[in-house]
Amino acid sequence: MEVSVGGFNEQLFSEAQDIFTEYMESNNLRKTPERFAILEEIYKRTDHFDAEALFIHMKTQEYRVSRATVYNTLELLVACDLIAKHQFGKNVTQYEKSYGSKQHDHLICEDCGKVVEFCDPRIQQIKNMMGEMLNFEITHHNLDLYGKCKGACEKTRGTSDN
Amino acid sequence: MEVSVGGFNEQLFSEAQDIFTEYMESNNLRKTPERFAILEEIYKRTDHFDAEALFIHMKTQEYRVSRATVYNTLELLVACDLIAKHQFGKNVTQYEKSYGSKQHDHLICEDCGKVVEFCDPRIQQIKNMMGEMLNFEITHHNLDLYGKCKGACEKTRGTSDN
DNA sequence: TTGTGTGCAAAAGCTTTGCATGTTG
DNA sequence: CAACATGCAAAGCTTTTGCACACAA
Repeated sequence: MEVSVGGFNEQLFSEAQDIFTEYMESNNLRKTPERFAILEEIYKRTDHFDAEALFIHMKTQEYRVSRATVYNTLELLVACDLIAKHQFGKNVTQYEKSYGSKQHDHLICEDCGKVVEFCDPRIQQIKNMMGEMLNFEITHHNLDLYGKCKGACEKTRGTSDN
Repeated sequence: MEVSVGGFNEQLFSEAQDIFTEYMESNNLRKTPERFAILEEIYKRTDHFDAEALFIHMKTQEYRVSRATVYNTLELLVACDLIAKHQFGKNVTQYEKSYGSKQHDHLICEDCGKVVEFCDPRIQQIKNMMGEMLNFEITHHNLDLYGKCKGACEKTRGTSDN
């Protein structure tokens, strides 16, 4: 239920691996095969996912990992900015890979769950201005627009979500 | 750990009550004392709160209610726009009363948990433009800026909220 | 009186934790 | 070989659900 583009980008994954490796080295973390397996699995995915879905998917992979390791590794990947963390109104944390994708925000259809990404430079302006005005050092942000997608959405309905 | 203003606004509460009443009537919902008690409790509060905190607080009130009723009523109040729902990065749903406050967004300090509110008209422009471009009917949004508050923050620490 | 709403407690879903075992550096 | 990471299962939290009872309309 996502607007996606393309599959596994080997180059991107390789660069992400380097970043992850460097991060682990400079933080004295162990470069375990589990951690790399999780990174790879994430880079095979296209869109948003949650920890449980990733765990389930990992079970079918060459290198199985436990739930605890999935959660642990997701945290590391967030810390080194290889993935971004979201909460689209529900109590499930969603992730998406962020390296190699330009900064973007989300438009979520409340009827069918579709997530569309968009960019707008005005966000950056707002961040700069508000950071200065309110004396904050702003590190990141989330802008989520909620609504109903006209057109395609009705077709997707009928399978009664919500 | 919030930037707040003032306490119980009788007038505002009374108007909110009317809106809630009208909502319940037009949806054939029962106007129970529990529902009004929850609305009142919310309008006594100044800032953001979660369901559990509200429930705990209600226990000391004249009209006790159960957790289930709290959750049920919060949903109704969101539906009629008397309160707004947020998730500031954690897996707890936070609410705040929204009637009588002008539309605003949030700046969250990752160190001390402080939440500052701000307004920026550019958000509205983005909503309008993106809705049109992507063929969505946008109903609401959340813009959360995360960062560290310079100055006041260090002083505020030590009492460890979060 | 009728059926919606409530209370209570149990269940469910996501995430974290504890501990024994494995493995990296 | 010592410390950190993993796996597993149990525990923790927030939220939802089921069922009997209460009460608004």
